Amino acid sequence: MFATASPTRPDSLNADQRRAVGFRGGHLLVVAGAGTGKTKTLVARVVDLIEDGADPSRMLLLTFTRRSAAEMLGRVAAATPDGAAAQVWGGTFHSVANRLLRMFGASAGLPPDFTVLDHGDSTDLMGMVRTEAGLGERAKRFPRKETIAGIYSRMVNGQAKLADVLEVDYPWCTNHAEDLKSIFAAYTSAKRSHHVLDFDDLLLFWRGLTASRVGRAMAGLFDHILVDEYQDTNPIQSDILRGMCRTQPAEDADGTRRPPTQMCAVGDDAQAIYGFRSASVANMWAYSTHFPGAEVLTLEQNYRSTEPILAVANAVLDGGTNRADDRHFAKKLWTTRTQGPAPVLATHHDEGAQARFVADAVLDARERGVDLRQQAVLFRSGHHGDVLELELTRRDIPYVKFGGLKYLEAAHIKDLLALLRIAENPADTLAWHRVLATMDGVGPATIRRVMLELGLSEEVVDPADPTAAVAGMAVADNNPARGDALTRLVGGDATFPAPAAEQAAELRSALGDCTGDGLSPAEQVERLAAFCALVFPHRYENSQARLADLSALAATAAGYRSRSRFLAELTLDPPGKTSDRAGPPHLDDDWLTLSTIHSAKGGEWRAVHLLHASDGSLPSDMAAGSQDGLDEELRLMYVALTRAQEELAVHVPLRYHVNRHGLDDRHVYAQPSRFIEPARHLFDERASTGQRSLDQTVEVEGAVGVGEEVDTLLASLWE
DNA sequence: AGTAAAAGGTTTTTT
DNA sequence: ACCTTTTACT
Repeated sequence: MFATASPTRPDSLNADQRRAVGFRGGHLLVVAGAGTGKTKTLVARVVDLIEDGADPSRMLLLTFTRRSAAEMLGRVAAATPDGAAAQVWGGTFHSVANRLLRMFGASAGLPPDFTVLDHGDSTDLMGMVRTEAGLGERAKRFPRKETIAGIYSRMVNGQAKLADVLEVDYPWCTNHAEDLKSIFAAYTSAKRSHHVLDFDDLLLFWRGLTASRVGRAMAGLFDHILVDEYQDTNPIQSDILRGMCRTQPAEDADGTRRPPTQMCAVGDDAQAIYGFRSASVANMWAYSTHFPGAEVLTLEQNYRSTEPILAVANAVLDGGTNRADDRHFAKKLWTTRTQGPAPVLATHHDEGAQARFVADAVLDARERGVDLRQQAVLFRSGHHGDVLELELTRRDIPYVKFGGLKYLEAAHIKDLLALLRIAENPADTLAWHRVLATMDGVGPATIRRVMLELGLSEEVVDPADPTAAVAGMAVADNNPARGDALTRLVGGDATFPAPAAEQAAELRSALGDCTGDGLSPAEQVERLAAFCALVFPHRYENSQARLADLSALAATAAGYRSRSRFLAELTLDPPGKTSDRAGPPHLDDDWLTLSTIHSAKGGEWRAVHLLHASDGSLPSDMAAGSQDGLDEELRLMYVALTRAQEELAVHVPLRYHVNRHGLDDRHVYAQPSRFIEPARHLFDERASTGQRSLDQTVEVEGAVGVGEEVDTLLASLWE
């Protein structure tokens, strides 16, 4: 996705980088400012270690996304012969946890076939548990399932007490503390009884194992552990890393002597932007304590950006709160690229003007030879790109959006995936629940009954109220009958209300067709889409568009031979993030990147636009309450600015919608971001003209034929 | 009793 | 646009 390395970046390493690459015999922390060749250094170190005779299969490379792991190992592969790179353990903390837990998890009582809940799944499970918890008593309006999941994750990641999390981050939920407690308890037991782990569990179980008897065996696996983006690790991950280190020489079963593990972390405290996930730069500051004797090296020469861009970024960072903490690893970025235009600070009347201005600028840059792929538009939160998306679509400018709404999280995609999951694992109660709920005339009561009939749940008598029989999710623990649910459905063991009769018949037939090896994953998606065609019209307004999306999913599935592989890859590596949704784009395709700042981490582009740089958006209103929150927003702005190589434009819409997708048309007037002030004199300030005057004519290619289209559209209304 | 439709609210960022 | 609660309807 990201543009390739700048042509001005030399292939050789500078002196600091060489020291980081060649350092041996102990732990190492590389403090690497933005654009200082951090990735290149890490890659070179891996290559160097391999050339020095280190066993690649005993190296662990932890990165922030799977994409960057793949990219880095690809580069290692190019520099080392005979597929050594393929032996390196590479991936995110979560994917490595997944792998290790399948190796060692049995000792911790984990079933070998546990499955992983993605974010949407855990939220759904939380929702089901929530409705079952009977929040009726005094609760007026209970937090939504997303909020509950958010509270839970924050609590777990920060290892914080519920009361504290509520007080600090969710003050409007403090009334519900008691109900939340019982929901969390039920959620945890539901996960256990279904043999599933959520994302947080992956880390918690990994950490648990390092502290157990198995820990020694796991720590024996690696001689070198390399961690990218260390400033964004949280305390649990820090515990894991320490647990994975052999502090003493050890001897293998075959008698091979192993020196202590060498840890190498790379990070930039000025780019820490995952505090909301309880990541803390404290991990970096405590590095020498956590890994005794660690050498600390600093990379300061920036190869990415021109001097004017760097000056703005530095001024913004320095203009911040400037707390002593933030200066802990003092760095002064410098560059030899002095030539370049001053960054533009453009104010616009509203979001529409901002979008038009950016679209114009993007096209203009393309005229000047900057491909769309070398340009990016960044923003704080997913919906800030919405208006621009409309404008780009209108003008036929191709783009790919990262972050924000995810394809996989669209309800209709999840509907189909739930069907696939049933075929794969008939005991997946969560999937059954989702599918049943899509059918007409089927509500909570029918779902409960059908689940009983299928053997997915058992009647449970609540000891507190023996008269009420509750057939719940969190039951049927080791009931072997659960696996037979599909057989029972096809055999007609479950009855459905009249409105769902046809749908039920289709469900039986479709799921029946998908068992066995008869159909490829893509064919199964097509087959199951036939069921969706029956339920979508009542379920969604725009059912046609949603059904069409399922074909795109089938196209994605066409790349897979096995259904389980397809499902697993989809949770671990969702489309819309790493790859394009309908397969890899053609080589000659050129598209603009739209991305949240978070998702843009590590990326670089020749031209970068930052949208919505106004107070209230960046810094976000939500973060403005605390100094820590504001500090993180400042770093977020810094990350955005330092993505630019040659051209940078910061945009401030003075008037914009309060709500996300405004049915209501309330607006807010905002000031430019306070973070920009200290750097204002370094900008080339512009203002867009506001609304385009009505008599101005604009020629846009591709508009030919619109007239005919209008007539066709009109005709279709009465034909 | 149980489901569907209508009304009323909604705090970013992501593995 | 989506989710939750309330109300209306079968």
